[in-house]
Formats: sequence, structure tokens, C-alpha cells
Amino acid sequence: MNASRTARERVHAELTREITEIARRRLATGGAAGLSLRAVAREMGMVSSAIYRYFPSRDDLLTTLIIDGYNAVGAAVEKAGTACPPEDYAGRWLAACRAVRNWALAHPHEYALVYGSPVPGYQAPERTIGPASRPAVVFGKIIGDAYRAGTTADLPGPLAPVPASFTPDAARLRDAILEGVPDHIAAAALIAWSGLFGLVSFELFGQFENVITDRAAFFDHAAACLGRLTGVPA
Amino acid sequence: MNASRTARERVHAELTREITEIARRRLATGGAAGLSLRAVAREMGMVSSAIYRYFPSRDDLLTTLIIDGYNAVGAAVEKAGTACPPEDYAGRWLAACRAVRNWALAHPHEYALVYGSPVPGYQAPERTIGPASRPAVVFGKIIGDAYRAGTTADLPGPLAPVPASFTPDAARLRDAILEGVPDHIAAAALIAWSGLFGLVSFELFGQFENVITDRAAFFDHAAACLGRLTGVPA
DNA sequence: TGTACATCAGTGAACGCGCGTTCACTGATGTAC
DNA sequence: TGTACATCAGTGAACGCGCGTTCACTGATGTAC
Repeated sequence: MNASRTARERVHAELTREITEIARRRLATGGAAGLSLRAVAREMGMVSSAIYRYFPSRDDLLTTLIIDGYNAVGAAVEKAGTACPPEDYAGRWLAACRAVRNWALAHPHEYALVYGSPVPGYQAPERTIGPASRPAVVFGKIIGDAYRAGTTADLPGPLAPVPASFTPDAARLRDAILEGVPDHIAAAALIAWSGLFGLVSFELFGQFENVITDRAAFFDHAAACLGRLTGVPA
Repeated sequence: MNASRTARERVHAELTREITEIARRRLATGGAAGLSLRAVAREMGMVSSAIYRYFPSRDDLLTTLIIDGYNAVGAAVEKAGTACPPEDYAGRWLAACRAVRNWALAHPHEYALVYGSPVPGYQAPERTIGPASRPAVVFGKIIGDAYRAGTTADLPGPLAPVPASFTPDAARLRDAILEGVPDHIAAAALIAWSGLFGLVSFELFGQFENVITDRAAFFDHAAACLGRLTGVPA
């Protein structure tokens, strides 16, 4: 029967979910490199070999965690802007930036897994690429919207000349996530993009210890500056 | 005798150096979390317990590697600017930025150890703080020099208002590495600082894969933009 | 509705490997008289 | 210059622990007639 087959499948799906949930929690102790199937199995109340009914290998479990991570940031960033009116580019930008930071602070080990140093011996498969771009799409939309609305009119233009070799990259970005913006805005978007994660990583990995006291306020300032760089008003 | 005592000490120092050298190389296979005293000992042709004559624990060896890492970037950045005339702020800035990137590309695993996600279960001791600031000092000097030379005159001022809570932080930065600059330049310096490492991390950790083709040229552009943010001319 | 068969989940033992750290010890090298 | 003693480097065995993955297996659950 179809209904009972679905019943078995539902249990399978639910246990798969539980396993990833436990694995996600276990990232906190030992990090990605130390994530152990046996530990997860123990916490599930299963024998270690039973995990192989759900994941063909440890690396496969890691891949699932990475994809879930990208999707979680992606969802947070997507949700962030919705409270602002569409033409409030500064508000949408700040909300999106804060969403990244807040998610990172709430899930530091997942953040490290996804945006931190690569896990030794682990090769991310192709299927992680799609979810990885999900947060980028939101930022790209804000920058594109702001540009097309003409908010960059008061900007002094590119701060430095954009290299010619960037032209094809910019074209690709325009097709995917930065509709209609000129090359120098596309370049600025990437600088702001990596700058945003630089900020979050530095805060999370301790480089701002004893340097910045009120990190939330400073982050808002930095986010606004990075936004300005791409033409989003402050 | 003093001379022979020094002989024994010299051998000790030399073997300590060899151990760290091997450990540094072993970071490439397995990362920091997987660095194993036994593997190092094996490569040294020693029995594993002999390592304890040189390092009291695995964490202590890690600490040495981290400090060496900071010092290596620090030395590279310090050396970078010396070819430029002191008033060539743009040249010094670009050279310093490139030094960070080049060192990172040449020593990706050390870079990950020092600026990447923290090693699970490892607590960095106090003595890593000093070396950590060594590269920052160079960047701070360039920004300070440029500011005092008046190169920011053509800048439109801060891109966004600096939060009041940053004032004491700025004062501390002025004392340590950013002599004589106003608060908004100190803030911009931190944004550029974290932005620089965001760029390098993204390149190294694969986030620019299939996005940026000519990464060296793009990096130069991004470095110039970040420099502009702090008042360093392009 | 009942029965024979197929599918799947989970077990338990095993393989072969790794690790950090401790400890009592043997020799060699240096020190002091 | 020679001898007794102290220091240090390195050994080898052990403790107690972890890991991923395979494999033959027992039962339970679902499927088809």
C-alpha cells in the first residue's frame, strides 16, 4: 500500500532529521573535524553501524550539515528584509547584515563549518553550491534595487579603477544576482560581501577581543559603511 | 662549563625548532584539530613520549605554531612597505595588503590556524595576544601617516555616523597603533582590517570559486577600495 | 482476511587503526671537586 | 687530569580511550496474491 510505504518513509525521514539535529548539536563539542558517527549513534540510542541506514558515510552527514547551514542563513537573510518597505534600501541592507551576524552568534559552530576554515580531508560536493548562493541573492537584490532607483547618484563613483579582467565576472554576476548594475558596483558588492563575513568572523573568532567593546553598535556602523560602498544609502 | 651547557641548550633549541617545523608541515594533512604528537614524533624518528622533553603538551605545541604564524605574517607585512618611499601611502598600503594575501596563499594551513575557525578544545593563552597585533601595527602606521599628511582632505568624511560607544575604543587604538586619527578613521581602519581578512579568507576557503577569475587583480582593486575607506589614497 | 515472501531497521562483534599522556628505565653528556 | 655525581634525552611498555566501516544476523514491518 502507498500509505504504509509512506509511513515507513516518514519514520526514516524523521530519524534522519533527528540524526542531523544531534550532529548539529555535537558540532559544538569537537567541531566539524571531530564530528563522530559513533557519538551521534550513542546519543540516538543506536549502535554505531545503524547510522549507515541513514547516511552512507561521515562525509555525507557533514555535507547535509553544510547545506542545512547555508539554507538556515539564507532563510534568515531572506526573512530579514520583509518588514521594511521595498524602497527603504538602507533598512533592508542593515536588516540583512544583522541577520547574518545574529545567525552566526546564535550558531557559531555551524557558521564555522560553513564560512570558516575547510574541514581537513573533506571535499564539498557540487550540491553545496546552490544553497551557498542563497544569502548572496538577497544582498544582490538590495544592491540592484538601490542602484536602479538611482541612489548612487551622490556617490563619487568607484573608489579605485576596476580591473579589466573583472568584466566577464561582472557579467556573470549581473545574470545571476546583480541585475543591471555596472562593473564597479558588482566589484563593490563582492568587497562588501566578503567584508561582512570578515567582520562576523573576526568577532566570532575572537580578533575583536579587547578591541571593540560595543560590537553590535560597531557592526551596524560597519554594515552601513559597506552598504555605502555598493551604493546603498546609509 | 658555560660553553658546554650552551651546547646542550643549542641542541635542545634546534630540535625544538625541528619539531615545530614538522608540526607546521603536518598541519597540511589533518589541520590543527588533527595535529598529533605521535605523528610528529614518528617523523622525527623519536618515540612519542620523547616529545615531552620539548613540549609539555599538544596544546603547547599548537600555541607555538600560532605565535610563529602571527610573527610570520607580521614580518612579511613589515618588510612589504620598505621598498616604497614613506610618503607613497597608496604603495605602502597595497604592498602590505599583498603581503597578507601572499603569505596566506603560501601558507594556507597556518593562515587557517591563525585567522580561521578556532581549534575545538583549544584555549589560546595570553601570550598569543602580542604577536597577533604585529601586522595591525603596520597597517595602523600607514593609515596614521596618511591621515597626518592630510590625504583624507578629499574624502567626503565618514560614510555613516560612528556610534558614541566606540569613542573609548578609538582612544585605545590611538594610543596603540593609530596615532592621532579621529574616531571615524579608527572605525574605518577596523572595517578595512576585517575586510582585508574577509577577502583573503573567502579566496582561500573557496567562496570566490566560480565567481572571481583573476583573483590577484581583483584583490588589488579591493585593497585599494578598503584603503580609500580609511583615507589612504588609491 | 490469511498466508508466503520480500524489504528494511537495528544488533553485536570484529578489523585495524589512531590518539595523549604517564612512568620506570637506561645511557650518555656535562659539572664540581 | 681523574673521578663521583647530577642532569638530561630518549626508550618501551602500558593505560584507557577514541574512531569509521564491514558483515552476517535477527526480527519486525510491509506487499502481493
